[in-house]
Amino acid sequence: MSSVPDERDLTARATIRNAALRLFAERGHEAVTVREIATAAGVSPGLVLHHFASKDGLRVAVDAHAAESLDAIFAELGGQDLTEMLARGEATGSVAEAFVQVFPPGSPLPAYLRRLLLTNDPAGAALFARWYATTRGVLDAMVESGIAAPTDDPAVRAAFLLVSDLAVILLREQITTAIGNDPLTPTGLARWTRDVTAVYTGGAFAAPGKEPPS
Amino acid sequence: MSSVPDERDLTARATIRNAALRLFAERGHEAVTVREIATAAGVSPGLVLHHFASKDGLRVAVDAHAAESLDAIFAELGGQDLTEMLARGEATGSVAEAFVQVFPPGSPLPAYLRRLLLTNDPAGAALFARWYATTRGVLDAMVESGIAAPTDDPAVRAAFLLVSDLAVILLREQITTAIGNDPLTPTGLARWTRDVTAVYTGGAFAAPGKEPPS
DNA sequence: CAAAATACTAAACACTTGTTCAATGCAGGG
DNA sequence: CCCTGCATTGAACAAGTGTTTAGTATTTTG
Repeated sequence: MSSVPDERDLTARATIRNAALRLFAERGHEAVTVREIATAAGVSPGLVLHHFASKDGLRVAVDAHAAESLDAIFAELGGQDLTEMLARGEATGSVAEAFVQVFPPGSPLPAYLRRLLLTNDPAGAALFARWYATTRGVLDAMVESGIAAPTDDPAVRAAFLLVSDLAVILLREQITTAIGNDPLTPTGLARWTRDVTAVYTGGAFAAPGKEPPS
Repeated sequence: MSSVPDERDLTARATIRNAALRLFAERGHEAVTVREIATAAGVSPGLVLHHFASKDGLRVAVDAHAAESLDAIFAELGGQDLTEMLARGEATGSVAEAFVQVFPPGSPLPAYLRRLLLTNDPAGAALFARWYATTRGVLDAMVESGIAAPTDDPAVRAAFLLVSDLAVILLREQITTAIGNDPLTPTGLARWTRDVTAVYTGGAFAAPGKEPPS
């Protein structure tokens, strides 16, 4: 069914899908026309429909392809060597960090992830559900290993940590103009992680009637 | 014949603007047609253009109106009685909390804020810039009052706290299905704030070689 | 009250949209 | 070789888009 015989680059089908991914990420599904996608891919509009049956079929294919690529990121965080990494204190567990390591600077995937999560279509919901499950698993393991503090509401804690992490990708442009560094570059991410880690390990505010952490 | 049940009787211009706000928030600017807006507002398509000159003019008007309403939320957090509130420990400073207090449950403004921030149009950028400035001001004051811990990168800390707060609104639906409570309801927010406050005051992870906070 | 201005509508217009279709080029296999 | 099956195109189509226009109510105003 997945008709392409080779998985290598640059069949017309893949070219169209990549062009659509980039354009969808930049401007949203509705704002991009089939003719624009065809021009960007260097083919005729008819060929787009020939390969994907409809514009919505193309969207579904792009969604699936993007979700696959994005899941590759997260698989690393919830991988089987997790326990070992936890023991050595190497488990950083940040989606943004994985993003910077895996994807080239100009990748359209951060922006597409934004669209996937914004438009509440099933692909984005499924993606989030998988990532949330992974986050909960990692946190449970961390608590058991003594690296993370226990909480009586692990669902909220996992959601909070995941969501705060995703916010870096969702609000990437705004963060960039606010702090002067793109948090999805090695430099920007290092600066970001530094202060965020401080909050996550020691807090940022004083509990009522107490001193704030140094 | 106003099809929208409303608290106050409105001029047609306001009715159209509100209908557009709701539809834009739900489905995005590009996916909504002038005819749909007109039908939702109970007027003819021509009248929409008569009042707002073009669909994009309507979008600008809706953006301005939404930004004004949304700023009202944030003004409360950065108000002039901030110092006084800080002294009494009443400054909670969460955008989500302000949202729940100010807007009715079915308000389209959270969803519209999402669109404002994620489609990087100038209105959303300006909104974020204003909110970021307020956040930095509040944090500076908190540090000076001894409520917040000092940091050598206040720009990142302010951005992180603001962005993590906004994430609750941006990923509201996903959070709701993940934890089983809508964080923009009083019940859900209370549950959310409880654990998040724990992280912000004591951290969640162990510093290298140390014990995690209890 | 008459006149001017505005609120509003119905119909049409020009254009773009996604999609279809017949025709062409081109591979490989019998 | 012809033939069958794809990939690919250019032109066309029906539907839907934002917008315009001409005309009618309705309100405001001098």
